[in-house]
Amino acid sequence: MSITMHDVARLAGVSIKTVSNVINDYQHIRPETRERVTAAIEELGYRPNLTARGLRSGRTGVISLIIPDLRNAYFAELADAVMRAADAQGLSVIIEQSGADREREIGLLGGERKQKVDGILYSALALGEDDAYILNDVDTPLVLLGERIFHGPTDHVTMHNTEGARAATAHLIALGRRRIAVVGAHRGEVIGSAGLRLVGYKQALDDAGIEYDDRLVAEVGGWFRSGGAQAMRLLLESGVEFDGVVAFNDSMALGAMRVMQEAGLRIPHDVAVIGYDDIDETRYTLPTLSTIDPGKDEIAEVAVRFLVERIANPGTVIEPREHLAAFALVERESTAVVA
Amino acid sequence: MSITMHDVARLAGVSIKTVSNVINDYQHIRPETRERVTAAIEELGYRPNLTARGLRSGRTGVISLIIPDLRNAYFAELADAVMRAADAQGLSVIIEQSGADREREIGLLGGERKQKVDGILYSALALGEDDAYILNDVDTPLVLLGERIFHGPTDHVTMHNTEGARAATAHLIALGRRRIAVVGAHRGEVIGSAGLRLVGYKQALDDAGIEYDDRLVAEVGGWFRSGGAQAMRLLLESGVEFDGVVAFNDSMALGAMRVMQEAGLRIPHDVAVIGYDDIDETRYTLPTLSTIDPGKDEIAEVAVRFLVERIANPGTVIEPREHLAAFALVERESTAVVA
DNA sequence: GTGAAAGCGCTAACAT
DNA sequence: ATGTTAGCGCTTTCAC
Repeated sequence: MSITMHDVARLAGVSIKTVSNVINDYQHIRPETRERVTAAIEELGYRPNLTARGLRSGRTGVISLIIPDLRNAYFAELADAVMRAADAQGLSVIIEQSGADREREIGLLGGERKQKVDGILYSALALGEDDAYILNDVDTPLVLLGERIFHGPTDHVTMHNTEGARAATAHLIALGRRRIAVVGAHRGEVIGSAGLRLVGYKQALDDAGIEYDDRLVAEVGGWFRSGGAQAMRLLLESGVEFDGVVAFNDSMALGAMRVMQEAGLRIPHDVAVIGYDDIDETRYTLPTLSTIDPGKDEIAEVAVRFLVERIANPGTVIEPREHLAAFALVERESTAVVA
Repeated sequence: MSITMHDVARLAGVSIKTVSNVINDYQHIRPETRERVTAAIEELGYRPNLTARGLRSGRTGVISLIIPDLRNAYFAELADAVMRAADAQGLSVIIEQSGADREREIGLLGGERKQKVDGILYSALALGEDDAYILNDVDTPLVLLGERIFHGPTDHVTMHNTEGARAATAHLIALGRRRIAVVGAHRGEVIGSAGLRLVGYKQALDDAGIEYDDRLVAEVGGWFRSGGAQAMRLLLESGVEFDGVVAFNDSMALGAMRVMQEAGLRIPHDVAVIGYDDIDETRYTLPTLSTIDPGKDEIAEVAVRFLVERIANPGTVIEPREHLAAFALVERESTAVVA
């Protein structure tokens, strides 16, 4: 069938051990022997069988990235960043979609499929702090992404949610806006992205001495454009006045923007709008959308690095690490200064 | 270390062959024996080692999907569809990004990494018909997606590019539009998506007895929003009049739409616009975008099925198959009938 | 510096 | 109906 180390060994007139040594860059080989083996490898077009190597080493060279949904631009861009970071380490990435379904999120952690990978980058959305104990039973190296689980049993890499939302809100305030609406709150949530971002919003109001007005805070289930649109319709119907909008992600910002434009509101003249995530699309909408760049590349790079460390040190217990990526305010047309 | 078939066999008081039989649903086992084994598996929490199985069977249970870029919404949605289709067959998917770079597209077909997978779904963008010979040297089962290579040495699954563009153009004509611009042509290209779609555009004009006007056809390098915007700026500067736009994908349509809106043109009143791909975003823009749904789910489902068949029949030579998915015209606000 | 041989966990002949 | 055994292709002691 395919060419094995034995074939190479036979052709080079050495034992398979020597072939193995050459392949694995073992130091003490006579240059002449090495060359003979290299030549034989070349001639036969030999390629080591990764599965066999995996069986010996217990490694596959593959990690998995579990995310809710690739159709969501944020996760597509995160996946892109993760794949680049993994590629730099010689790792392939299997992507698994959970659909933000709790059962499936848990199932993906337990199934047979996790045997195919050396480690897991896990971005849960439906799972809660109460489910954190499930992670203890996972023997595969694991790094957590996102906001659902803090202080879990393993590393956690995410963004500065609160500080980012605070900066976004402060940016609108600096433009002179005082009645700032929120699109995308999750009432009662304390720990998720929405909860953390709401805290940042409140902090910024506090900093400026502006009173919090509950009527300005629109709740949305999910993170989709349609939700942002729906929330904005309710805000407009309620008759509450506002001159700024902080949306808790870009998609919802765009949905809200569309509804405002249909209602004849001008952006940024009547209402200044800022989103969160800095997805590619925000550079091309009308108007272009100001937003918070959460540091996706840094998140991906650090998460992969943490995971690689855990994979490389099986027995070792590594104290859970927490890394928050640097964020940046991106100013575009939707919060431009108006005459 | 981890639990093996031997542990199960010992506990159940049988040989490992019997354990193997139970796991692989071999028919002739005494129910009582089967139960004893199942109980032992349960008690020990045994899970078969997929790598070892892979070493024996030569299969990994993983396929790879090679695409240009996940940040492109069309490919993200295609990847999503492929992963669902693969999931239904019990396969995992490794995604590899080529960045539409010819060297990398070729490299991904040859590298060690392809050993990790049973088969490849290959969507090239930079590769051309002349490179088709490279595919002959690929021993891994392969199914081609996209427009770069027709009549290659293996199955090819794609969309009705020409017919779709023809339907899109005909739709605008049915609305009474006569001066229909094109955004996204690739001059001189015959075989890629852009070339095929331009043919469809011309056919529709022909069908309606409208003369082709080269000044209405705007070229774009790439498929991005920025390209559509740039092309529209040139069209507007050129002073050529038009009342309809067929963009060769949705992203470019949105970029073009933005420029027209900035220029004060109303859509669809002044200009009716239709795109191609039916990406999610088109449901939420202002106005919502009419487009051609190319049948992504069908493409993914058929491609995975073809690949699975090739994987399941190694020695067998399967005659290359060609499958074109059904498309559909999706009418939204950008081509609504105006009073 | 290089070779011989054991074994990673599983499946598939072959035997009983 | 179940057990024995020989590998899949590689790495890794342990000799020499």
